[in-house]
Amino acid sequence: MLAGRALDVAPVLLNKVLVVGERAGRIVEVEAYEGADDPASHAYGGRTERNATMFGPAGHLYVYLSYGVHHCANVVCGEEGTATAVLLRAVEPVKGVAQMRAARLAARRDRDLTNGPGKLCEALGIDRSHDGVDLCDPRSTVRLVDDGIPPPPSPVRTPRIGISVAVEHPWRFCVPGSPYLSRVSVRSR
DNA sequence: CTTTGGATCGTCT
DNA sequence: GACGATCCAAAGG
Repeated sequence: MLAGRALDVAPVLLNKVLVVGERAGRIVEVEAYEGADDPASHAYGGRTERNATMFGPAGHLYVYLSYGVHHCANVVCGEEGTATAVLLRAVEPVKGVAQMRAARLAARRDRDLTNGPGKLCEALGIDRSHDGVDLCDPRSTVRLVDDGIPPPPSPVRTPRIGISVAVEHPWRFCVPGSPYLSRVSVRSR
C-alpha cells in the first residue's frame, strides 16, 4: 500500500489513523513529495544524513526539524533507494485530547491542536527520536492504522503550502469539508 | 477577518 | 553564512 510513488499514496492515507502511544489522530491533509525529480523535496540533490530515512524502505517515518522550532512527520513511500514521501499536514484528534491539550498550551480551540504539520507533531509527541520507526510494526510507538473508514472518493487538491519552488503542482490532498485542515484554501506567502 | 515580523537552529553550500 | 515542507502574537480592517 505504501510501496508506490508519494503522489499515488498520498490520497490513500487520508482517513487513516496515526497512533502515538495513547494518542491518535485521523489524517485529513497530506502533501506528496517526490524525490530526485522534485525541487521542493528534501531528497532533491541526493542523500544526506538528515534525509537518509527517505531513501529507506516504505512505511517508515521521516521526521525533521523545521525552522529550528518545530518537527514535521512524513510517511516514506517507494522502493528502498528511492526517496518519495508524504508529509502529514493535519489530523483530526480522535483519542488522547487531554494529553494533546497539555502538550499544546497555545491551542485555543480543539481544531488548533493538530491543524498543521508542526502542530500535530507537538500534539502527538513526535520528534526526531521517532525518525525511522516502522509505522507498520505493532511494537512501534508510532503506527499507521486502517480502522475501516475509506479515503474520500474525491479529495480536494491544491498546490503545496510553504514552498517556493515547484508551486505549480496540485500535490496537497485534503478530506473535503473537514474542519481540521491547516487552511481551507491556499493563501499567499 | 488578514497581514506582518520574530523566534531559532540544524543542515547544506 | 544563509536558509527554511512553521507557528504565533500583535496590529490593522
